[in-house]
Amino acid sequence: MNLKQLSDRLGLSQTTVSRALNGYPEVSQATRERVLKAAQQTGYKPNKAAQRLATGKAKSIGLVMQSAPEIGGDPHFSEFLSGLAEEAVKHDFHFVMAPASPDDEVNAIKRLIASGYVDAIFLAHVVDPDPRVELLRSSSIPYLLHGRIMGETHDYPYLDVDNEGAFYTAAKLLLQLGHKRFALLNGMERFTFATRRKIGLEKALAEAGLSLPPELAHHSVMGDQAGFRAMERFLAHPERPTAVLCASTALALGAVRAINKAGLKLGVDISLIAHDDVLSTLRPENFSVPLTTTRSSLRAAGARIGQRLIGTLAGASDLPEQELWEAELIVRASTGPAPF
Amino acid sequence: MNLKQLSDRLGLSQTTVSRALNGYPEVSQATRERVLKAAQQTGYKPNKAAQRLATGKAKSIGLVMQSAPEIGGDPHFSEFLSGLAEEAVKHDFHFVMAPASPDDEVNAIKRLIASGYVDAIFLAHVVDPDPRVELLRSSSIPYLLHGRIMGETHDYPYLDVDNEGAFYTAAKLLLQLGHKRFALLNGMERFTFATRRKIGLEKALAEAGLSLPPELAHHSVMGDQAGFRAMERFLAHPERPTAVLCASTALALGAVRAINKAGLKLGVDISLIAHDDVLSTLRPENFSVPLTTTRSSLRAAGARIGQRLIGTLAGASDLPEQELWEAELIVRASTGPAPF
DNA sequence: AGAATTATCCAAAGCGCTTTGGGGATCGAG
DNA sequence: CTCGATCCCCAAAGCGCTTTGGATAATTCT
Repeated sequence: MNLKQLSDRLGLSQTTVSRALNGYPEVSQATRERVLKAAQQTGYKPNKAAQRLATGKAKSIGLVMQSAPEIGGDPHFSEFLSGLAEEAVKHDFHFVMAPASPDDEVNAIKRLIASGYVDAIFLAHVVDPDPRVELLRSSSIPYLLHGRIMGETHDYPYLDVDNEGAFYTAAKLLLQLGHKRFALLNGMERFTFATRRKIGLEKALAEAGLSLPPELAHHSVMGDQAGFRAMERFLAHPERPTAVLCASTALALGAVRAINKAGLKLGVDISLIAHDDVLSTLRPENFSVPLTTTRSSLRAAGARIGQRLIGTLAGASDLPEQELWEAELIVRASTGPAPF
Repeated sequence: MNLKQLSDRLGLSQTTVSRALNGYPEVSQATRERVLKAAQQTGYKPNKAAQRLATGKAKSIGLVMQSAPEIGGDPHFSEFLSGLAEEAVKHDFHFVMAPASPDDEVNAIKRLIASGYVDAIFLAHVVDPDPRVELLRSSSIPYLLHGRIMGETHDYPYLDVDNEGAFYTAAKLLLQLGHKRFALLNGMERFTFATRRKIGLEKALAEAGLSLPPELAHHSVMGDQAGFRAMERFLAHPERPTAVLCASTALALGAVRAINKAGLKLGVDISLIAHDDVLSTLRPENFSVPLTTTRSSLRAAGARIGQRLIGTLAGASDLPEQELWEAELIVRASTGPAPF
């Protein structure tokens, strides 16, 4: 069933039917109701491709999804997506996800923009320098980053968590508790969120006249297996760290297991603070020793990004261009005074 | 840059340029190269909405994603998606995800079909009865289910894991080890995969003259928190179970924590077999006591579904309509002889 | 009552692409 | 030299929708 068939059946022109459906005023109340009813009965749904072609709008936001055999599913990603979806469903938006191999992302974005399928683009996993940001900046499609490239000034719209501040604060707490030997269990080094967290830690350490030995800084995907292995290595270090900062509760999961396995007591022999993205399936308060965390909901970030993107497309002008969210430090049992 | 501009610039007609670009034979080698080069230089990418409108093909597969404030991110979902993406990227396909509140899914699918944005539809989280399946069956768009509705005969294309068989086999193993008191930590009851797993367990129990007390069967979302709480309740049961089947490693995570907290030894005091979807961030072999599992890769299922869907659209006829994958029973340390 | 609005509706153009149905050269064959 | 093939290429229609620019009939104003 298309517009033509529907209008034929009603004995009206396509113009009128289209207007009735889209709430334009140039149509009488009576016909409008008749049209609406017929659309309902016949189950008419407009063809979005045609709509998009005619209006230039698609009610959809695009994102490219990295795909490679070695890249598995990421719970952080789906958590974020659920937030984005929450907002999208309210406004009848949808997403188009273009999978791309990591070395072809720029092209994937280009295709996405040119495709005419999307009104706006969302970008995550920011690196530095990031050619994707350059591309977006020079094209005319609305976009929004989750994260920032490095540096102080930013001439692009973003929503980011103050990762540096979060880890700075966390490290400060640990320093106050008397810790001197730190380790870092971080996400992939190329991502700026990881870099910033490292900087936050190093800054706090430097202020205390300390530093982070390279062999006690680990970078990897944020899964429990990586956390386990890295922590085992940390524990075998001649100067075993007593305080560790951890970029994700997923990493912490493995790390805690390694700590237990070594017969150490979390919060006593060794303190740990993890960043908590509030993954719905992995809550830090449920660990056998509840985890002290820096918290910032990924889902909320997704929802907010959806809100801003959709708002911008609708012409809202009261939306901030750039937002930096502070993470919340929540002290639980995994942190305690430094041993001896 | 659109086709018209490109062809003007080349002094050719849109027809010729289009044909050159799409590899039709009615164009000389020389012009073809000239066109290709110009397209390259100008960065011309065809407008997909227009292409879709003209051809009826979109190189995209659609899926609806349940969205509600109380639904968080699901690592199973993103694991599956990564498999789907792996296949999609090979063929330059993309997805469109339509978020929908749980009570509006049928409509969301209708819109998706009518939208003209997608060539095929993928459906997961099958329930019984499932109105979405009815809808798909009666519409003419290609589709594929991950899972099945209940019953023996199925007149729709699907890929499913033999959930009943998996839990039957798992229960058999436990029975052989002498266990008599079972518990079940399952996914949401409305999903058929959960129902089937329960049936598998009950069948094995019945064959041994045993049964599953209702209070020892727990249904919920598959996260660690739910696993922890349910297991705590199980352990408080007057007839504490010695064997538990668990629908996910995420649930097992919480369950194991409850077991440890109670001072029980996994694989000695209590045995546990979990279904392993091979979540990349949560491997059963890395648990402090490695988990015995029934394994079936969600990612592989995603890839296979992508393969079949894309293959079908390309006209391949050598693809099976229905596939049932056996899960692999992998014995590790979380299972042992029944105590006393 | 005649003019000026106002309320409804329609025909047709256009979004960017593919595809049908030719049409003019070029070339070897008769 | 002419005729049918063979190559290349083009004009125009059509995909399903929105939107511009009227047209017609019904109201209101003076």
